[in-house]
Amino acid sequence: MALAALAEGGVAAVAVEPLAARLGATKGSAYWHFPNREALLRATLERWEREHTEAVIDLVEAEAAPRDRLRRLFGFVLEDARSSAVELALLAAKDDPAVAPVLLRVTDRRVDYLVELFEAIGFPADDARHRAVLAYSVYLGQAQLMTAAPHVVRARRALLEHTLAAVTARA
Amino acid sequence: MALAALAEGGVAAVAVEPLAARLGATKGSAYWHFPNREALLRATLERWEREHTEAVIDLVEAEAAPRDRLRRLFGFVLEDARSSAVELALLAAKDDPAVAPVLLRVTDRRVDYLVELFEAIGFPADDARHRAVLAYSVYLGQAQLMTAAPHVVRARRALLEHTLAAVTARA
DNA sequence: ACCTCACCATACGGTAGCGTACGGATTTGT
DNA sequence: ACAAATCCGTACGCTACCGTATGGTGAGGT
Repeated sequence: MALAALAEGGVAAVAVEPLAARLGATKGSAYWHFPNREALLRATLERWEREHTEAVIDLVEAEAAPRDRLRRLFGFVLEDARSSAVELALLAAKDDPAVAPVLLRVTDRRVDYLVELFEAIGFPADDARHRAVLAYSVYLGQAQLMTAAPHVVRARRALLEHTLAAVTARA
Repeated sequence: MALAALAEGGVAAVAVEPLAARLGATKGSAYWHFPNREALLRATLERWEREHTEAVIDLVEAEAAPRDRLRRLFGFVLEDARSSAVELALLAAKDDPAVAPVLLRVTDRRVDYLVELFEAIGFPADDARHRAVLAYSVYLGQAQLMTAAPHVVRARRALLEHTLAAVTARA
C-alpha cells in the first residue's frame, strides 16, 4: 500500500496522514505501528528493496541466452512504464537521507549484475564494466523518457533492437 | 537566484518564503513582483528554458565535426554534475503542471537536435532518430548516475569513448 | 468476571508554506 | 511641493503535515 503511494506520488506521498486516510484509518493507528514518519518510509523502502530489486533480476534470469536477458531487461522498461515508477521516485528523492543508501545498494547490485551479463556474453572485464554502466544509463534514461516525454519514444520495437545492438556492438 | 534554488533544492525550493528569506527580503516584497507561487515558478522555468536550453546546443555547436559535438555533449555531463542539476530537478517534478510542458519542449528540442547531428554524421533519417533517442537516454541516465551513485562511474574518459563508439557504431 | 494488552480514535500543539490586508517608505511625474 | 506610483515590511488567517497525549474497545488469559 505504501509502495503504491510511493509509485504514484513519490517519496512525499509516503506520509503518515495521507496513508492513514487512504487506509480508512487515522493517525493514531499509524503511530502505533511506526514510531515516526521516517520509520514508515524506511520500512517501505526496505520492503521494496527486498522484494522488487531481485525480482527484476529473477525475471531476466528466466531467459537462457545472455542477449535475450538484455532484451527482456530493456523491453521491461519500454513496455510497462509503471514498473519503473518506484525507481524514478527514488531517483527524484536521492537527497533524502533514507533514500540515498537504498539507491546506492540497488544501483550497485544492478550494475554488477549487468557486468556479469556482459562477461557472460564474452566481453573482457573492463569492457563489460563500461558496457554495464552504459546499459544502466540507457535503462534509467529510457525510463525517464517514457514517463516524461513518451511521444519521443516511438517505434519501440526498432528502438529496442537498436539499443541492444549499440550496447553489444564489438569495438 | 531562483535558478540556483531550483538546481539545489528542486522545484519545491522555488517557493515564496524561502526565496524571500534567501534574498534578505520578505514575503510582502515577493508578492508584489509575483501574483503567486505558481507565477514565480513559471517565470523561473521560462527563464531557464530561454537562457540555458540553447546554451547547451550553442556550446556543442562550437565544435566543427559532428562526432566532436557528441563528445563534448557527453563530456559535459561527466565532467560537471552540477550542470545538469536543473534538468534532474525538472525530471523529478515532471508531474507538476508548470513543469511538464517545459520538459516536453526541451526534450523535443534536444532530441531533434541530436537527430540532426546523427544525420550530419551520415546516418539515414530513421536510424538517426533511434540513435538520437538512445543518445539522449544515455545523457539522462548518466546524469542521474553521476549525482545518485557517482562511484559507479569510474574511468570516465574510457566510458566516454565507449559511449560514443556505441551510439555511432555502424549497424 | 476481570485484567491486560494490542489496536485504534479523538483532540491537541507545533511548524512551514501560501496568500491577503494594510501601512510605511521611496521614488517619480507634474 | 504634492500627489501618485512603486516597492517593501508586518501581521494575520488558512492548510497540510508531524508528533504527543489520552481515552476507548475488543480478544485472550486467568
